[in-house]
Amino acid sequence: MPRPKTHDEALRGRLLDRASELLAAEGAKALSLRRLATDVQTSTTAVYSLFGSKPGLVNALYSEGFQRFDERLRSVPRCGDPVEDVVRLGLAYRDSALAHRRLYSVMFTNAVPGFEPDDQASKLAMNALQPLWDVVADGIAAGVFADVPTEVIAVSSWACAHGLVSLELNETLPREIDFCRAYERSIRANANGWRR
Amino acid sequence: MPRPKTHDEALRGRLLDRASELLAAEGAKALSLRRLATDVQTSTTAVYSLFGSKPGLVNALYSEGFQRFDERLRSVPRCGDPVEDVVRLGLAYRDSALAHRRLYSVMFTNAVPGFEPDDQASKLAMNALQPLWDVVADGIAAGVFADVPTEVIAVSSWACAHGLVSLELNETLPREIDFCRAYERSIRANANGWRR
DNA sequence: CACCTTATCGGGACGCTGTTATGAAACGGG
DNA sequence: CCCGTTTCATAACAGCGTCCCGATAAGGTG
Repeated sequence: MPRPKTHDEALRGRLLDRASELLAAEGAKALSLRRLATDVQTSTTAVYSLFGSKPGLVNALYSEGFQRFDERLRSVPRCGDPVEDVVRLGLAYRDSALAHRRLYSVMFTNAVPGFEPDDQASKLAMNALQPLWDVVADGIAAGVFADVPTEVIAVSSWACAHGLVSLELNETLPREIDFCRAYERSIRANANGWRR
Repeated sequence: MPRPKTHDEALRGRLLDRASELLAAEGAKALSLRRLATDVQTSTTAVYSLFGSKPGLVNALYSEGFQRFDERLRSVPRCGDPVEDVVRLGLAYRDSALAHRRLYSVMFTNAVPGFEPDDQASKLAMNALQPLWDVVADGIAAGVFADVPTEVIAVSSWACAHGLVSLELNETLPREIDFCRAYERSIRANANGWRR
């Protein structure tokens, strides 16, 4: 029989953990297979038997990221006022993004050149935003928001949040701004703009 | 005296043109100095004598991109209604981004890993959005928009536009959406949300 | 006209990357 | 004890950005 497997689920976990650390600490450029393998005391082959390729590894990180995102957004309690609920989700969205900023840039801004999420990962991504879709749909049904397709308002809120976070992380914005306050105001204004 | 210069302004132009083409046609990954040099029938050294490094080259592309952006936004006629003016700028923003989508992803989503714009390029970037700042400032002065610092509303509009464009280019969004219409509605809702 | 000086440029070397072929290693069964 | 099979690590390959160095080519000089 063969030699014992070492490219197992445990190694998979250690690889993902270390990859996360590398990404968080030094960015996408520092995430190389050789370095990763050395740090976890294995060979680059491990990544290929466990993830298929580097994009495959990144795909796993991507999925992990959206699962955390999912949990975070799902844990936001609803207060009943659709506009305020959208704001709360938006704040949670920003918290989560800032807590894992490098991962966020992998998830939303193509920080790893060759990577495209596979279908399953994309589905995870859309599912993570379900709470927003729900709040918006309820807001429309309750007559608070304008009577347009749910996705129009949901995407608008999402884009507003994503745009702000993205600009903040990119450090493209004027430095004197109080991001947190401006962010909340902005999300609220955007949601208010959709009132019936 | 030395041999005649061939790493001159003309070559600089050809390099930038070809780099743009490569970027537009095949994305950031296809933009390699070796290929670029071969295509323009020179050596990689040319990039170093003309731009200093690959990030230097990208910096030039970045600046070019924002100059086009600048012209495009500055050419938008104002109609006097601040909300509609913001919408018009937003539509021009999207047009410009979609027309040069790969370049946009270099400008806003770190598509080239090692690249950071230098101070001059960053200044160009901020200047390009001056028309938005002006419209918003006038809208506040006219009492149409809420009495908050100009940058709060301007950044909010910008982020909304950027977020939508970014999600659209990333193909993260549900496919059934009519982007153009949803985009305009969204920008308008966001601007309306800032009414006094 | 030949030579030398000097700025300039292209080829190649270096160390890195992702990927893959190959050979060594480690085990149970005959 | 050896073999067969499976599994993994090493090393090779092609490509990357960067940089050094030798070849180049023109003008001033003897």
